[in-house]
Amino acid sequence: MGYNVMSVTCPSRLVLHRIGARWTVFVVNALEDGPLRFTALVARIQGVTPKVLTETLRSMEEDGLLTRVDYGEQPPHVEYGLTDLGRSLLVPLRAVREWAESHVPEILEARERAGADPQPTRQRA
Amino acid sequence: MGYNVMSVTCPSRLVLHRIGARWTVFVVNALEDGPLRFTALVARIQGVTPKVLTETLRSMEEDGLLTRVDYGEQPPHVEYGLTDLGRSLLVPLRAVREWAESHVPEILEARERAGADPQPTRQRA
DNA sequence: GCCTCCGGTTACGTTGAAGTACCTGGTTAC
DNA sequence: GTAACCAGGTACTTCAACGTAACCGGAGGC
Repeated sequence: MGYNVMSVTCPSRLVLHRIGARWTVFVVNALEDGPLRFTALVARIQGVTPKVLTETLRSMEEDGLLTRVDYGEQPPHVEYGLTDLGRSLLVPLRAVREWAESHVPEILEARERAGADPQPTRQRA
Repeated sequence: MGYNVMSVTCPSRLVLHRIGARWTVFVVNALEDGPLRFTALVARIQGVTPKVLTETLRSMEEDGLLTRVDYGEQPPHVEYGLTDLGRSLLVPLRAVREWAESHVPEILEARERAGADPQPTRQRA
């Protein structure tokens, strides 16, 4: 009890804002099968730039969603893996990902229908 | 099969982008118990401005997530309600909301720990 | 006469997240 | 000697999303 995202002042807003950040969903889903190195993440999450990925990873580390393990080797070897907290977040975020992947046709159809109407036919009761 | 959010060109990216938009989570969750009027939405989702809410609602309508029913009365009477598609999205998005609300303490603690370290103690293996 | 109600719209300003392009350091392999 | 590897860092720019403030129209009530 006590936390409610509908309230402006509720700290859950901060949390929601972070997990709603552009690349969080991707990182969490990319790490579902275990830790990955930086380059592996860049390769897996197509379209993410090193800069943005670094920022995302730092934020998530700060929030305790993942751990950064530096093996101190040369060339560098660093692995990112989900914490227990991060793994618990994987559950809802995987569902979101799956929803997105499985409802593409419906959305695209709806968009086309809407776009086809110059004067959108909205419902009148 | 075929849709994969990790691919840059995959249309599921568009979908994910839309449902990841700032206020979509709020709107979907606000409408879980049935249709609401515009002002009711503004009141329920604290902090959202009319302008942004309108934009969000229009986008969601375009994507077939909700319906806008205008009763053509004076003063205006308009109701927004989830479609079947929107209701199916409610499932993962409610989970996200609940995750946010139930993990506030962990996140805040983690953030404090991270912020407390001027020189962040990252793991070294 | 004017205020309230509802569901917005419009013009404008701000900002923060994201993208682009280029750079670094130490080690091994050619 | 130089090229690749890995994990980034820096400087700069851009842009869409978000916020602010004011305004609208028509019906009904005081």
